[in-house]
This record gives sequence, structure tokens and C-alpha cells, in this order.
Amino acid sequence: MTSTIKDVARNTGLSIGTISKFINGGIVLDRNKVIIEKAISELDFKVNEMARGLKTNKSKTIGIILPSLENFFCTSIVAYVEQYLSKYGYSTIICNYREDPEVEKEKLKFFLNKMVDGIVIIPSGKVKTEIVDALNRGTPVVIIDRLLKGIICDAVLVDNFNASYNAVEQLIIRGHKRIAIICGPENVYTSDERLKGYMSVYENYNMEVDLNLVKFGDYYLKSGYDLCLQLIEMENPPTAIFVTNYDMTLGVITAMNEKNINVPKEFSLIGFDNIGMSKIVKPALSIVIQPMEQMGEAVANLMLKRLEGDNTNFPSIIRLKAELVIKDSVSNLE
Amino acid sequence: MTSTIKDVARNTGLSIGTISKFINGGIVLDRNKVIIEKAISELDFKVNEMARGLKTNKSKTIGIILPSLENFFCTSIVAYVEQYLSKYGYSTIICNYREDPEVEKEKLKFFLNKMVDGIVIIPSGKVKTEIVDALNRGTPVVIIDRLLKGIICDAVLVDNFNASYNAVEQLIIRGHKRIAIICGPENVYTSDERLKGYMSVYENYNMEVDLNLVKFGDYYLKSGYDLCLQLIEMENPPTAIFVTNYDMTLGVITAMNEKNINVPKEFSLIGFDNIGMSKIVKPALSIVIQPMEQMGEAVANLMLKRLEGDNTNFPSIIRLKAELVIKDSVSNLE
DNA sequence: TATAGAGTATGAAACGTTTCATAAAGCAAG
DNA sequence: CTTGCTTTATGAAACGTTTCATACTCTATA
Repeated sequence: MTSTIKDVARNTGLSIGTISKFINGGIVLDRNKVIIEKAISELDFKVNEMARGLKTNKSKTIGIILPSLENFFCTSIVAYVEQYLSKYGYSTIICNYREDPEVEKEKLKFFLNKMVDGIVIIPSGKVKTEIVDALNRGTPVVIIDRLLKGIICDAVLVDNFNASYNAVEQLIIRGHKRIAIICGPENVYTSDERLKGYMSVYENYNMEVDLNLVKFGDYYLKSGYDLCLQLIEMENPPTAIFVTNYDMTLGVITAMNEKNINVPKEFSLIGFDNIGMSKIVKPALSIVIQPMEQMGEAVANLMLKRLEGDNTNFPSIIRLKAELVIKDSVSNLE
Repeated sequence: MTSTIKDVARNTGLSIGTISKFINGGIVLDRNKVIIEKAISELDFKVNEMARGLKTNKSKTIGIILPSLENFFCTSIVAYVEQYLSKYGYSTIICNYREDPEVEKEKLKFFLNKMVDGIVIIPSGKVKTEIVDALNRGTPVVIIDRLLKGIICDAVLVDNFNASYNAVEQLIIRGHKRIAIICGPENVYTSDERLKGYMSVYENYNMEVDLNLVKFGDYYLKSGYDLCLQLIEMENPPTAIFVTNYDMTLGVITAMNEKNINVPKEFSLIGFDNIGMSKIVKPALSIVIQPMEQMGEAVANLMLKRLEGDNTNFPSIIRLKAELVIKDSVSNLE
């Protein structure tokens, strides 16, 4: 049915070795180049990647494991990683573990079997041995968004601490004293880091934290909505709310709109991610923008470096700065 | 480094053929079963999928091509397709063509080279020859969400016409006469179908369509926002707005909130997709819910059927019904 | 005890590449 | 016209499986 390198050899009168050399960019005589090209297009020859992979032990494929296909932050980064890797001839297999550590394990094992050349993962934090297995096997792994305790591995992260610190600091500079924070779940890396940033500002400005203003959500829309309502209805409410991810930000905005709250007069608001949304909302929303594209690029570059066998600076922990954009949703109380 | 079937054979004293048979579920003597299992776990043997693929000409992998990783509808369906296929031992390679038909072509070619066993695609509508190539090559293709003119191919669609018809009809039944529709781009399959449904209701109720109320967006949030503002500010505005996809629905809600519009008193509203959002918004949003999970399941089942060589009822056009949920965002004018 | 037949195991070939040691060809200089 | 050197081509082996015709081992029966 489909033609092989053998057919091309026969058709051109050259040897298989020569054809192989040509395919892989080796040097052949100009006159041979011409006839090989002709034969390849005539026969519609395509390299059989299976056979190639069997010989080279490379699949030119990177496995990407992520917790959800319905999370803007995850898919956005993954889209960029894919985009950058594809420039270098790598394809990506994307697997979704649906926030389920068991599935996450499975997918990791699956990838090792499938002989991907490298693994990129946004981990749950609960799966470790399989990641270590991969590393031991010599498969490069790049972790996104978290550090895993006890695992020495390349990682690309956002400097969550300072992202949070800067956002809260801007509120304080503008005279806010009672600042609520809507965190993610406790004991989740990013969530903890963001809370630490908050705590740290208060400490550095010598202000007392009111723990009633520290709320823990689950990074989903509804928890942002619910917690926002709680905050609004407090007897001694905050003057500003800092929401620490995109979905919860959506929830908070929804709640604010529903209650007909005047932002920023009644509450100042700083949200997270998704510049598109922030532009359309009125008043223009202040946000912390995580550098998804940069992250994707950093992940891809780091991966490519490891794939080339360059193991300098291992483990490479790349901590990228988030951008803070203050717009109309923040009031100046001074 | 990693062990092969040969190592298992040596370790057990059996032949390679026997090990292969065992791996593939063939019958071996009980006493051999025991020692093979022992050897496999001791040696940590994993089948080399490359070698297997080379022999069997199967990769047990399905390629999925989608226009965007940042579109809820797409990623949601894909997530389900993946989930169902994985139950049958198939893995999925997800590729994102970023709404760019050139990239779409590339990815299709890439898949044919990579020897995926089947292709699932949410097409732009602009790429055809590569899809035909795949079909000619005997690679099953299932198209999602659109029919491509001139291409005979399995497809899983939403009955957009009736989804739209029913939504608009409900508005008419409740006494609305001036109903605006925010469509997607002209000449896009789903968009055209949804508009046809709208037109058809008007015709069947013997009412005149005011073309000023028919707006064409681009399926992105901002266009929903902009068009909603246009509609609100008309001298003779509609009493109801029907928005025909999720992102534009978000935009419309944002605009309504911003203008402090009372829904449904001033405008009734029916949106699209994402039941999560609709629950949180106040008033509870009426929506057309596309059956993403059902679609994913249908796609997976159809693909599995074709992969088994069952070509009955080709081409199989599966047209699933959307669900209409009317909630508080629709007023009764009678 | 010999023998058929059922149940398993064996071993070699094949899948389509890459790789590498070796061979051939071409060319310049002596 | 050799020689030596550089450049390119060749052919066989190898990668780790599956497959299949053949061979072996039993057990049950004659």
C-alpha cells in the first residue's frame, strides 16, 4: 500500500543506505538528490516513524500531563508548549488526568511505555514515585507550576510569592487596611505561596492580619462566588479583595454584579489571569497576569536542552515573574 | 538498559514466541504463566510499542485535531473522547491548530506520518484534501460539529437547527416578538444552522424577521459584548436576545451587568453552553446545552467501530439533540 | 504398547528503518 | 600513470516485536 525506503531505493537504483542518508539530511551527490526527490514524491514516500523509532529509540514526541482540559491556565500554557516544541519537530501527546491522582499515575506509566522522549507535567502534588521512575530511566521531566517536595527535577514556576506580595502591597499603598484574600485549597503549593506573599506584606508593613479575611476556596468558580458573598456580608467587611486564580475571579465578579456592588467604591478588587476578561469588565479589572506564554516557552526550551543531552544546571528551577496591572477596580483611600 | 522480550525468554528458558503469545493474551501452560509473570515483574519488562507498531502496523493511538485549546466547547468534547477511548486501550494525541487552516493541514499530514490509527477532527471547514487523503488511506476519520461539503465522512453533530428553533420558539411562546440573535460568523456551518433555526421559527409563526436584530459575531467574548451593547442602544430594541455560543454569552452578560440592565425585565436572555456558569449568574440563565459528553461518547464509539473494521452505515451522521433549559432570564410578556 | 489428536512451544522470517565498516569513485599532485 | 586522499555509496546487521508453519509433549484410546 504505502511505499517504503526500499521502494525508493529500487526506483532510483541507489542503495537503501543512501536514501536513508538523504532523508536524514546527509550529503548525497546533486544528481542523486534530484532523482531521490523525484522518486519520493512520485511514490508518495513517508518515513515510517515506528521503524525509525525502533532503531533510534526516539519518538520525537513529548508527553504532556495536565489536571484538566477545562482550566484556562493549564490549557493556555500547554498550547504554548506545544507551539514551541512543534517548531523543533517534536509532537506532543496531551493527557488529562481529570484531577485524579490515580489517573495521573496511569498516564505517567503509559508515557513511559509509549516511549515518549520527555514528559511535561502539571502535577497534582500527590504522585511522586512515577515521576522519579521516569527520571531514573533517563527521561527528562519538566514540572510546571509546583515544586514537589523531595523530588529533584527541572521546573518552571511563577513567583507566586512576589506576585501576591506586589498585589497586596499596592492595595496597602493605596490605603487599604482590611484586605481579604481568596486562596486556593490549603496545602496546595501555589495557594500556599500566594498566601505567604499576603502574610509577608502585612508583616513588613507591621500590620495585623485578620484571619477572618483569609478565605480558602478550591480554585473553582463557585467557591469564588460563595466566598465573595461571605465577605460582602461580614459585619466588618474588607475594603479590598484579592482573588488568587482565574475561575474564582469570575465567581467574585459574578457575585459583585449580582449584588450590584460598586467596584471600586464599595470594594476594591484584584483578580488573576486572563487579560481578555479584565478588559471587558467595567470597571477595568486589576489583575495579576501569569506569564503563560513565557512559561510555555521556558518549558519547551528547557525540555529541548535536556533532550539534547545538556544536563547543565540540573535541576533548573525557573521562576518567572507575574505582571501586575492596576486598573480602575482599585480605589485610593488616602 | 530496559529489558526486552528476549530477556524474558532467556530468564524463563522459554522461547520468544511463547512470551509474545503470553503478552498478547494467548494460552500458555499454567506453570509457564507463573514463571513468565515472575520474570516480567523482576525484569520490569514493558512492551516496546515501537517494535509492536512496526509489526502490527497499529499504534493504538488516535489523533485529535482541534481549533483551540482555549475554547470550552472543544476541550470539553475532547476530554470526553479521550476518556472513552482510553477505556479501550487507545491513547490520544491532541493537536491544536490555533484556528489556522495551514496548521490544520500540517497536523493532518503529521498524523498520517505518525501512523495514528484514526483521526478525530473539529475542522475549520477550509481544509478538505488532507481529510480525503486520510480516508483514502483507510484511516478512519470522525468529524465533529460540522459537515464538510463534498466530503463523505462519519460525523457527530449537534442538531443546531432545532436547538436554535426551540430556544427562539420558547421566546415567541412567551410573547416576544422582537428577538435578537447573536450569530457566529457567516458561512460557518454551526452559525448558519443556528440562524436557519431562528428564521424558520419566524416563518412558521408567520412573523416578519427584522434583519437589524440579526447580528454576526465571531464566537469570541468581545463580539458578544459589543453586539449586546449595540442591541441595547437601538432606538427600537429587542425584548429578548439569543446568543449562540458560550464565549459570546459571557460577553453579553458582562455588557448587561455593566449597563445595569435588569434581566429579564428589560431584556430576556438565552445563552449557550456551560451549565456551571448559568447556575451562578443571577437571574439564573436560560441556556441551550450542547451534549458534550454524549458527543464525546458517540465519537469514541463510532471511531472504535471503524477501527474494528465495521464499516456498516458509512457515512454515519450522528445528530444529537441539545437540551434547552429555561430559567429566570426569560420573561413572559403575555 | 503403539498411536492419534489435542494442546503448547519453537524458531525463523519479517516489519522499515538507521548505522557503520567497507568499498568505490573521483580528483589532485607527484 | 600512480598514488593517496577525499567524498560518497553500499550492504549487512540490528532494533524488539508478531506471526506462522512446524515440532514437540502429553493424554486417552485402541
